[in-house]
Amino acid sequence: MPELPEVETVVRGLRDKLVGRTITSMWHDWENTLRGLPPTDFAARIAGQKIEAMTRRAKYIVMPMNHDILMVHLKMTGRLYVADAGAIHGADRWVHVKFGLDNGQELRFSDSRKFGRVYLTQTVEAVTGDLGPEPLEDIFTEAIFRERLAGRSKVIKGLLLDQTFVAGTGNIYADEALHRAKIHPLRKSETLTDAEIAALYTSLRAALADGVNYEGASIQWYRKPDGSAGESQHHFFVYGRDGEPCHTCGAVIEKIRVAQRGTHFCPVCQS
DNA sequence: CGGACAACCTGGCGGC
DNA sequence: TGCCGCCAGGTTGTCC
Repeated sequence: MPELPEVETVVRGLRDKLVGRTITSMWHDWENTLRGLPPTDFAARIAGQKIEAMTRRAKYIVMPMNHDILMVHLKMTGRLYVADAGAIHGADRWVHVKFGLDNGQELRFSDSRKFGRVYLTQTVEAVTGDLGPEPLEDIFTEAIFRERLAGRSKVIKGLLLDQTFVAGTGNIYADEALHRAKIHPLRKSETLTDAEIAALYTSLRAALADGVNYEGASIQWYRKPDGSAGESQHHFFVYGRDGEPCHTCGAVIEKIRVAQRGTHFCPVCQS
């Protein structure tokens, strides 16, 4: 599910509900979801800690507390939301971790596929490892993008998915960015012209920024923290539109396999 | 450095 | 309706 726009939407939706709250208890039923400490120690250590901020780094949700940092990666099907203790939520069937809060509410982590992770850590970097720049931040300029591209020789879609190259882009927005830039997903990065690099820089940021403004894409599992759907999927140019006409030229959108991922593109616009 | 692939897991969908 | 194979938005580790 979630790429940068979806994770950002979750963070924005939960910030007011969580910042200032103190975690009072923890429950879990799937050990592998928890990282950083053995479950018993995790629960003992987090109890009493106050959430001081709610931010995002790449696709990680980051919650600095007064002693440690609580981090969450939603992977494919993770969902994070706050509910009144005892209240029923549509995603409860797959809840694997719950945190009790000091106002009687609960922070719940639901994840049908169990790929998601909840971390207790001292530093963000200990969890994320090396990550590339945040594509929507001002510091990520076209010059930086060009610089990071230099010397790389890789299928461009694969490079966009590489979190150490640029952080936060996933399969959906990689396809959307390449379409906007009119670049074929199988192009080798070293063959891109100066103009194409400029177009890709602008297109990547625009695709992600639009995704944030539309509050994420609800294709399968992703929902906003309040349970409602995002709108981004209604504005895709190519993702999931194989067999349908290109909005730009009318040609039929194709789907192929690139970097082991389903990849959608217009064979005419992106030749 | 780059590419391919398995692994981690379960649910939903199309086809028969 | 039931069963089967296939697909899925992510990341990590291994092998060539």
